[in-house]
Amino acid sequence: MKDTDDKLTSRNIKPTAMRELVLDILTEQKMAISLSDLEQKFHKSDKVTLYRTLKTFEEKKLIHSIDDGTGAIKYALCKETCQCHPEDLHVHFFCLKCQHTFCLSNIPIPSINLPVNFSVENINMVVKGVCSNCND
Amino acid sequence: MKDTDDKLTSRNIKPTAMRELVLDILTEQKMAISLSDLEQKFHKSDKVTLYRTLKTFEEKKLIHSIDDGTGAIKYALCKETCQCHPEDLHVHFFCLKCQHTFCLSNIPIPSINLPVNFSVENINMVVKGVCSNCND
DNA sequence: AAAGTTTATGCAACTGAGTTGCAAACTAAT
DNA sequence: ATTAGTTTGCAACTCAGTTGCATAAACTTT
Ligand SMILES: [Mn+2]
Ligand SMILES: [Mn+2]
Ligand SMILES: [Zn+2]
Ligand SMILES: [Zn+2]
Repeated sequence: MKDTDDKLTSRNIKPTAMRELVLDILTEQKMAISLSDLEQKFHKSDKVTLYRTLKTFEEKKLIHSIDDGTGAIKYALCKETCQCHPEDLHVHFFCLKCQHTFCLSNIPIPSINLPVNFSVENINMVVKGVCSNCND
Repeated sequence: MKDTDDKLTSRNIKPTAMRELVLDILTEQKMAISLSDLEQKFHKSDKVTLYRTLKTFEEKKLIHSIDDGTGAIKYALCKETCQCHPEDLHVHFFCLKCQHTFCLSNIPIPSINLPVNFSVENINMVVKGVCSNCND
């Protein structure tokens, strides 16, 4: 668990057993998962502990959250270098067939021209459609 | 209420008293409002009736819904000509100061290049920042 | 090592948005 | 007026997210 520990400590998160476990699960995922998805990956677990673990991870920018419109926030690992700044933002994709949410990590969010006197802090862009896996 | 009635019937919605009232409230709004916002504009009202009214309006494309990430879906009137097709989609703005959600009706959602074999049905783009009103 | 302090975990209980079922009220057509 | 279809109101429920509090575990200081 040396690697996992390092990832945690480098983000100023104390590496507890619980947190290592959660980080390992998140690392395995090819798609973003919700709190209840995460909960179901344990035989016995406490939702609140997992909830707070995710909150801590997000706060320390180890993961980022995605509101894909399904009603449950999804979470995915950030890149090593990610500081969750506007330049780290990318498009997310929700597949209407398999219901999975993906990070399109290499598709940056296009910049837009806002009306005068509007300032931007953050942008959420979720594309819904059918993923390559589900398109035959 | 002739005008209100016409708007309803032109979208194939039977003009009941309740629906006229809701449409009038929605028409007055400069920003998108949630179900509970709407509920609070009545002295006495039934949340479920308002809920179903909004659902009907949305289904008939009289209004569209916006998931701004606050946890409550917001609703705003569609343009007369709107068919809620991709070409009708526009950017939405959530002000972190006044907590209001606006339609940026004349800012279309920029098109993006998805990975191969991904197809698009819908795009949700919400910009968060400070609106002109709150920027002095 | 023991005592004290901080931090993490587990359990219970709650909030708030959204939703369903069903019966009463209403509307439109015969 | 009778009927059939639609809308409304009330109760009750689901489910994600959240808070409070007590215990457990991890560090700090002596
Ligand atoms: Mn992502
Ligand atoms: Mn809009
Ligand atoms: Zn898919
Ligand atoms: Zn504002």
